[in-house]
Amino acid sequence: MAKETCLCIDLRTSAQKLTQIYDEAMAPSGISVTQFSQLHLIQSLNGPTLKGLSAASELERSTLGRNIRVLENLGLVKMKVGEDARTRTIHLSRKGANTFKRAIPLWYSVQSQLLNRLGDRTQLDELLEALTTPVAAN
Amino acid sequence: MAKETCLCIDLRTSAQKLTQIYDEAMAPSGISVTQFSQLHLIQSLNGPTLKGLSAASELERSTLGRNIRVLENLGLVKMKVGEDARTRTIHLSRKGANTFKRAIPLWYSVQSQLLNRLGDRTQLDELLEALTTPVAAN
DNA sequence: GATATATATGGGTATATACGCATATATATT
DNA sequence: AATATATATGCGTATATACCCATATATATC
Repeated sequence: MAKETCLCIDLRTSAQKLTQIYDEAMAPSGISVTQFSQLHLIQSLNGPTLKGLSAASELERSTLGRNIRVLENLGLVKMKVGEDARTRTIHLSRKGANTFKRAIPLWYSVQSQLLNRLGDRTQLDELLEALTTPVAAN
Repeated sequence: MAKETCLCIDLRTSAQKLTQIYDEAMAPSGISVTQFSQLHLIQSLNGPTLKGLSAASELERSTLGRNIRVLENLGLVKMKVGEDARTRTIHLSRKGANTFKRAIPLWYSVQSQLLNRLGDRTQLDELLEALTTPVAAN
């Protein structure tokens, strides 16, 4: 009996469960996996603009703006006016950098356990790639 | 070079993209894939309570309550007081049943295309299962 | 039968997400 | 230089999500 459930709903449910798993593992750091990822990107991109960060994270601009405001209120990031005065560049605060550093081993631990289970993540990557290429209109 | 990105973020991003793909495909029906799924469950479970529906959909009660209210405002579902007067049972309206019926072929079309790409969905199911089994605390 | 406890739901609050409009600032055109 | 156009962001609105507390109703206990 092949499953006939909705691929999309199944993937959404899996993503939610996986998020909970990461969030629980990372709870001692005080940040969620999505916040961890955002801090990581901000650090890697070295003071990106909202637009740059939203492109890198594949999140919509306004969504990201609100996410960043939460991080700002937590004192984890700071916004500066960019050279182009329309832009705001985003930077980790001291506290943000420390929090990120403390979170790394927690993230690494849960990620490693899951990678072990997968054996090879290439398969998963390929399947997700296949699923997320737009379909022809019909 | 193996990928070292966060499995969780990757899965979340894929789920968002896949949701967009389904939503676009189903747009002519006027409902989203998550609404489609909810209507389907309501019909299958034959007038479930909020609690029953939330368990079946693996969504939190209050979340589901608010989702249902949207469907109610769209005139797609109706709530009745259950035998147990604490409960509310959820039912498709005429309009909801019609909308659901019209959405089925749209859903089927996009789902089929994606299943074809996967060839066999068993692999994906197994990988998602592996990813969503809780990890040992550490 | 009265009281204690358990359960189902609703509402407050908060984050995450997206769309569309308004505004501020740059850049291009004349 | 003045005006038109393009771009980056902010805000209003809305849905999706979850947590916690309040309330209503059942069930259990005495």
